[in-house]
Amino acid sequence: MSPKTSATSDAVKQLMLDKATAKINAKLDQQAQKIAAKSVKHAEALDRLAEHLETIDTWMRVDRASRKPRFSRDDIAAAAIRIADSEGFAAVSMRRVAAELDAGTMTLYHYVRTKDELLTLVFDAFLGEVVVPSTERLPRDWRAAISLIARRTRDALRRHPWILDIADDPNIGPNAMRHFDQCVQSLASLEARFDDKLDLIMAVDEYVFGFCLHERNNLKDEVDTDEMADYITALLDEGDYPALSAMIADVGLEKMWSMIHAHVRGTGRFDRNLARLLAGFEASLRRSPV
Amino acid sequence: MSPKTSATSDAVKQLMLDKATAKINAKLDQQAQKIAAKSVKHAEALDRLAEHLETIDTWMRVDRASRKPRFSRDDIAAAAIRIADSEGFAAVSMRRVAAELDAGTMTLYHYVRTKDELLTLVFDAFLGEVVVPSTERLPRDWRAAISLIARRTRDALRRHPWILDIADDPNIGPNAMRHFDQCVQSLASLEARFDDKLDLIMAVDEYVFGFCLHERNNLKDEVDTDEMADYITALLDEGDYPALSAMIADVGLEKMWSMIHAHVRGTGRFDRNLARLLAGFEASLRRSPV
DNA sequence: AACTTTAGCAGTACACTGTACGACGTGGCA
DNA sequence: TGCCACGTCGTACAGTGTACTGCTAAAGTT
Repeated sequence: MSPKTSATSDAVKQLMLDKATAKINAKLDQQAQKIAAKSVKHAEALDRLAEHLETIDTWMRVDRASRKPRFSRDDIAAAAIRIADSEGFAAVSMRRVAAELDAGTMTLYHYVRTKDELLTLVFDAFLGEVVVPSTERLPRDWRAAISLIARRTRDALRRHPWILDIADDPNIGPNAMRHFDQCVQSLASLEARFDDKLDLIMAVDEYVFGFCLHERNNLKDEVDTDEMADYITALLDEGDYPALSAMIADVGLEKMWSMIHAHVRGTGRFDRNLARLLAGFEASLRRSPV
Repeated sequence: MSPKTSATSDAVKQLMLDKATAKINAKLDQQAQKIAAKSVKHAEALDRLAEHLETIDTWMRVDRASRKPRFSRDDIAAAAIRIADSEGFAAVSMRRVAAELDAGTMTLYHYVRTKDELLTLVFDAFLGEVVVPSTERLPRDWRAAISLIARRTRDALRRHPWILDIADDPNIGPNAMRHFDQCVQSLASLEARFDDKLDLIMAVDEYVFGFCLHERNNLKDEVDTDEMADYITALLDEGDYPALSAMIADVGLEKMWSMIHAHVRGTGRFDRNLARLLAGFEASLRRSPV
């Protein structure tokens, strides 16, 4: 699944965790003093600080050497992915995941603080599928390279469309990092300021996610063309749709509808528009050199 | 909220509904015969057909004139939006919405078949905020016009970020239609095939949604820069991040981190990258004329 | 080899969700 | 005036995330 998540050496993890813990503790003490002096309102700030610890703790938590755990966090993420793929995202409940692993429900909570944290792990595992494996080499040409990554992202999202339901993932996991790193690598052959490269990387990622979101929502069920045509006619009869009404008067509803239908489902759209986006960047960057 | 939703004349609605119902019924009868002859498996197909009726029924359902309902579907959508804005999307439960309207929970189910249908209404109401009001005129220049619409979409998504949690909206509501119509209007001054205009419209929409999704996720909480820097250092120490490691060796972690940080939060990014996308289209369309 | 400790595991319970079912009462038409 | 359809809503049920609380078995200590 995620190539190196568990390979992160425990020593480094522990070091990091200790360091962070110490730092947070210091701040907590500071805050605690103020709170003792002043009062209630600061409690929230204290919580926020604690949350910061959680953020890094999600990735840095170390398996204190003792009784051997039955599972790894990756196992759990993998189980969740398996369930989501085969039974839909709604089926991913703590109970269901636990059952998949032949464990008690509450056992999961020894590996994961909340369901959200589990989903964060799932998201990083997902990004593990996006990352170009080390057996494959990134193309030299930046357009080819970034297109390859974009296509991999799209394909992974098509395999696991429910990923788009995990909306909250501000966490930077190891695979997110690796993905970002590969994007930067991709642009090695592009002469541009780092700022502009960031623009490019983020715009491409955003386009891909938007595309897949749209695709997922519109390919859901094959709505019957007849009903739809009738329905749209009815809507248009209300007036107030000048452009579409004009167009239908011109080419006819059927033709227009089938054009749109074919277009949404067409296969070339992704690459075509991605190429246009990249061309736009190229032109813009040529105009403002390094 | 949605400028014309409720203005749709009941007569037309009823007509449409009757027509569709008759058509579906005919098909249902056909299917029923086959099922009588053959057997079970077709039941699913029957259900699917029934669903098609639901799809258009969501918008076409007519208020059979009788006792006056206390609410309109728009009222309910508005209540849901109010709650989501002030208490977060998770707070939008049927019970909470009903309470907001001083009604019993189950009362809602006389206006709406399921919670999903309610969310479909909410989404269309949202699109009502995106639609350019008739008091405002669309710019003549297609780039200005489509940019205006894109910016309105982004602003609406910033006002209601939780909209991105409503992932399933294959339904074409009145305001979705109006939005699409305005997009087509926007491109009046662009000489291109309809196919290409569709490419442009969809790509822009997808970019905007991707942008807002990304923005929402990354602006969530102000992660403490110190911890983050430490954490990233730890990750990078694991090796395997060639591009980033090299960059840090070059400019230093702090500098890089602050660049990225500033960049993600920078205000110009949206317009800058949108302009690049549009430029890419313009160049591509100039090359392949009408 | 016996003992202590404690981390991994899990059962129960609680507050919450969406919604199926059925009862109630009232407004509008005959 | 009577009727009854339709808007309203209370109850109930299966499901959710997770806090709390024990139990068990394995690792470490003597």
